[in-house]
Amino acid sequence: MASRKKKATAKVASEARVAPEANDAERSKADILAVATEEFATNGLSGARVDAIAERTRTSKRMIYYYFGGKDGLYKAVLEKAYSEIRLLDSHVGIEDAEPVEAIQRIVEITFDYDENHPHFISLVNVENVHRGETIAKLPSVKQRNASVIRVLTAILERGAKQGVFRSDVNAVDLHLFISALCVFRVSNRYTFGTIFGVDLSEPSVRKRHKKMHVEAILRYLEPRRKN
Amino acid sequence: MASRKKKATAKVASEARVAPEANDAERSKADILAVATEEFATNGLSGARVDAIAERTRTSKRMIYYYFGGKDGLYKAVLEKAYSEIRLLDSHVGIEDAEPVEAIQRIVEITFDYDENHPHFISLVNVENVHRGETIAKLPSVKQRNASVIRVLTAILERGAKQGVFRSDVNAVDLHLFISALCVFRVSNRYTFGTIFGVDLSEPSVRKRHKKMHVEAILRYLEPRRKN
DNA sequence: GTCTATATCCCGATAGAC
DNA sequence: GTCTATCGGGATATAGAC
Repeated sequence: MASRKKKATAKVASEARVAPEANDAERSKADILAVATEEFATNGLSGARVDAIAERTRTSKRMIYYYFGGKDGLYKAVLEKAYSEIRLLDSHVGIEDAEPVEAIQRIVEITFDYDENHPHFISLVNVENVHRGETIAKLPSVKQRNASVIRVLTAILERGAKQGVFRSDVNAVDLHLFISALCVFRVSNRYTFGTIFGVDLSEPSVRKRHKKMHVEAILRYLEPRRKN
Repeated sequence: MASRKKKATAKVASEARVAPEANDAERSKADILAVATEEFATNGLSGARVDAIAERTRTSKRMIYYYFGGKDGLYKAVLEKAYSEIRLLDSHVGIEDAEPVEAIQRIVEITFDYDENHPHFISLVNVENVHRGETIAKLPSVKQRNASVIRVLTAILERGAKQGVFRSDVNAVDLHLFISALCVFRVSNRYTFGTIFGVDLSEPSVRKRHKKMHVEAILRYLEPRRKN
């Protein structure tokens, strides 16, 4: 542990041959952000410790203040990074051109898998909601990026309705809420729900069953009906 | 503010004629719990301040330590009380005797309304999940009580299947997860979802629309089908 | 059971050298 | 850009009288 710093520096120099000094700064920032994400997700905003983050980082505590200004700035950066990574979900280009039913199915499955594989992101969102979303309200970039999901869903819904495979009285935001609710709840409430009802929601068989349930529930809801 | 303590004591004596002293202790505890619930829900476990709770209480900070042992003990008591109050949801006796479809509809609507009207409870559950449900795991009473929901749902599902109005391959815990996910998400994620997508989920028209959507989605999912 | 005053510790932030 | 050492505020918890 004591000799780690020097080794790390040497490692960077050999791995990144171009502009090692500049990359080092970026890597330090990324390192801090990764550790901080976990710290905030597992301990909450007030529970997170700057010291604890610094200890598990290649750099020192002073650097956190140097790069991010302080604990609040770090939290803000963590939130922004976490939300920017979901944007990748929408970049599954081509999904809009698939058959509407298949497109929805794939979107649900992709969302399901993403949430399952990013429990820290889900916890962060929880933390942010406990604090009334005050930080995210100051991040205009987050709003802009996430609007793309709505555009994709709107296009699919319209095409499905035109083809007669979807009902026409569902709007994209409500549908997104529906999908998110199902996929997020299993992860965000896994501890309380799991403890109270004695289910391990991370078990593969349960996961598979719920994934199927969610897809089926959403597709059935979107089906057109003769009489409502 | 300075003269409040004496007035409160006099008030208790006149309101509760039987055993005023003993009731005072119970009322103090209840008072502390109510204030603490809000404090923990709006600031998180580490963010909650014992001083802030004491200030807004009829009693003093010393009493919190006297009655609950400390901050952790208080949090534990707050959680237990919050969960004990949901138990009342199941005591809607008679719901098991209603027609299966109507029974499910009523359960969804009751759950929806309860969650809407108890945002602090939802936030508390959020907080507890951020902390890996470690506190609720130490409260056996919570597990026992909440098992009753599963019994009620199981009975309704069985009767519905027998009558041919429900499919028979859905278990009660999964159904409860489904209902909870829809009802809880709107409340627990209202800030982030509302901010990002520009929707005010507390608006009556939105609330009404989602309530209808949830009921319809769940009933459609439970419908039997000729071919899946 | 209840209060005021205080001890003790921890944590976010900074100083200042290199 | 990076480190070590330290300050200063504030929060939990307790002391001790009534």
